Amino acid sequence: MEDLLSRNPDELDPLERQVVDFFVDGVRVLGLPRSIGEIYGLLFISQSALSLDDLVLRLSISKGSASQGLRLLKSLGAVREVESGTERRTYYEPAVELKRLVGGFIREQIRPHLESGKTKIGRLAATAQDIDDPARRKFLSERVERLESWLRSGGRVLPVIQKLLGQ
Amino acid sequence: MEDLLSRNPDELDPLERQVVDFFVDGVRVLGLPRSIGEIYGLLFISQSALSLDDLVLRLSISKGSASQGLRLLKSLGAVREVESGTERRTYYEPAVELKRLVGGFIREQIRPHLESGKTKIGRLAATAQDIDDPARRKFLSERVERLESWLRSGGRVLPVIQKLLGQ
DNA sequence: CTACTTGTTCATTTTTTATTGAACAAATGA
DNA sequence: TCATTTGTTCAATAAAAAATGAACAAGTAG
Repeated sequence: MEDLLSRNPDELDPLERQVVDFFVDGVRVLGLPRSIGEIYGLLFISQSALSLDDLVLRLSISKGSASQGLRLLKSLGAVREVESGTERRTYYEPAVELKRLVGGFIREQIRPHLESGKTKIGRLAATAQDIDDPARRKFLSERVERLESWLRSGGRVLPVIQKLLGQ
Repeated sequence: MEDLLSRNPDELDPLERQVVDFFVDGVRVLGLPRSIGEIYGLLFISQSALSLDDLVLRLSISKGSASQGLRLLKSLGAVREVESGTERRTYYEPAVELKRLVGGFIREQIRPHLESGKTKIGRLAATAQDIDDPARRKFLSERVERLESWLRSGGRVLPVIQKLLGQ
């Protein structure tokens, strides 16, 4: 009742809500916070670029969340700043090409882990060398070799994924 | 000092610790809880199959965590129960073929999201049909079409990944 | 039947992660 | 110059996720 009479005009309409929720669920699968999904979702369904203040107002999130969320989305290449000539305030619009989104995610969230994984396995191999018992040492180097092969496979698959998504 | 004198014999040795930590980091990337990485990691580096009680003891985790962790790992096909003839207690060993691990992860953690995504986009398309303003409606159906194309791409890429990792 | 072993479930607690909002910096322009 | 706008940072707080452990079920053996 209160809602019906004094509706907040900034509130998302039902369709916007549906899209935002869709992306909130989507980014959770990727291990990203809900605010990221809210921001990207609203940009995705908006016909004009939005400012940080627009996002704060429409999504009822804090300036801090909006600022940090936009930073991450920019780093992923999932939003871009839009030139608005005279205006001081910056506006954002979504990147909607799957290739770009996946590419950014792989570059920022996957590759760094593959790299640090390589390093750690190197250290592991060294530790395994120092084991006295020969049977144990043999088993361990087989396991280490297995890990290395996993990483090699990962490194081979990523470019193929990117290629396949390039339309 | 306390540690040096009264060392807990169940405690992981430095190499085991290193491997377990490696997998803890690894599963975090996949959005799984650390206990999953601990359990799989210890199985991965152990030469003989381990029981639930072994895991509780060596990793200092609760029975509850071990039970739930093993259930998830079994559902992913990442551990299998080992027949021990006479023994009542069941023992577990890790699956180490990347194909199997990735296949299980895709089947259990990715596919269900793609499916529910399809459903949600269907509802979205319906909602978008009801929009009055024709220009807005056109924009929305372009966006919905974009989402559908993303899901189609996802559906096409997964089998290729599985194929490439099949050795 | 009773005591013990093995494992599961799930309400509670703990830990981790995300969000908030106040303080701040930098730019604008009155 | 000083007030205002725009956006960032980060310590404190809130929310979400994971781990615990007690209660329980089902089996086993004495």
